Amino acid sequence: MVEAAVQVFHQQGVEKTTLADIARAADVPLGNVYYYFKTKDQLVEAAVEAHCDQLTRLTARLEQLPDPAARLKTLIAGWVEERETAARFGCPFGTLATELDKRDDGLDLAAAQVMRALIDWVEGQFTELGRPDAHALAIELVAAYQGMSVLTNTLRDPGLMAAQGERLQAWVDGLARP
Amino acid sequence: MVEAAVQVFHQQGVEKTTLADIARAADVPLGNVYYYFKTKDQLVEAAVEAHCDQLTRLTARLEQLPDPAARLKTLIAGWVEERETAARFGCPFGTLATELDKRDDGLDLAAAQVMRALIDWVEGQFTELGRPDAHALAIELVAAYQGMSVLTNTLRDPGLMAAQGERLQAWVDGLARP
DNA sequence: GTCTATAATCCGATAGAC
DNA sequence: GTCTATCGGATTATAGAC
Repeated sequence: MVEAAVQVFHQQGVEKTTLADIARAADVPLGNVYYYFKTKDQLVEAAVEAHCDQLTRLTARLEQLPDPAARLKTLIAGWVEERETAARFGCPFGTLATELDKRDDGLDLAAAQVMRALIDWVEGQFTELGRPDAHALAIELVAAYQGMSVLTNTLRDPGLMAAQGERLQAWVDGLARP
Repeated sequence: MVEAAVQVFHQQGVEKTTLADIARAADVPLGNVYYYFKTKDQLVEAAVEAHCDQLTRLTARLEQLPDPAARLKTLIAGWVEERETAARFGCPFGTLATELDKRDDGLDLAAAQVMRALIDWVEGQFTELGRPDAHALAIELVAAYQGMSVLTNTLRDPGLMAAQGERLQAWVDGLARP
């Protein structure tokens, strides 16, 4: 059910999505939603936590690669793979975070934590590569991803993300072998 | 009234904003809104056009600078100046475009046009600088702005935009004097 | 726990007085 | 043109049968 919520929130946006939409997507009756989540806000919170868990699983998988540069390039490759979805609905987490920043609930703070977790992980990779400016590079990489997601989405052009992804991978290569 | 709509849409998001909100912000009674705009969609459309007009005025002002590199750096400086607003509500146009991409109205196409107009103008500056890769550079610059807007907003950190702005200005300098 | 029916509220849109 | 009052529909949330 949380999985359905994450997907529908991504496709329609939190504000536009009704609990009936989620109930239909999860194939359960409406009343059932309220048995597990007392309010819509709690469902949104669960969705944010789901994104957090997914990030944890993703980084754990990437950690198995021996080379930090390879990890970053695989991360970028994963973004590019989702370019069709990004062209239609934007970055699953970025668009959610953007929307939460315009809501009154305190969930924007939770979103900030997840975003920071991604940045921190990327920063760790750059640090392993011996870069003293690891933090700034991490901001640059994540911002580049969020930015190309916005443009890919607005212009409805998955090719844009493919091109920018290649550029970023070359950029990581250049930083790894100076 | 359109001005009030643009501001409230930016601060609260289109979906969350009620026509009563806009009426209050513009200090007119609710019924009055419907006299000038038959539907909420028409008001959103007017807001997009307002963003388009503002972009036209901005680029016209920048054109008065003799040097393309100076124009781009002034553009970036303008973004950085608005960093406090960006930290609170994100890029005024980027967040709107992101939201329109999740709506059924056809206004996402209008938003795409405005975004493309910005990219085209930036591309023109890089072309004047003699860069054969002007288009890719324009995408890179606008994406960087949108990305740092998302991060500045999500992390509520205007300093992030200031730091990235400086980086982008140095980047433009480097491209102008190779 | 699962599901239906419905209450309570909010919002887009309209009617019509001035 | 300006403003008030209100309708109709949608949506969050609840009550209560099974």
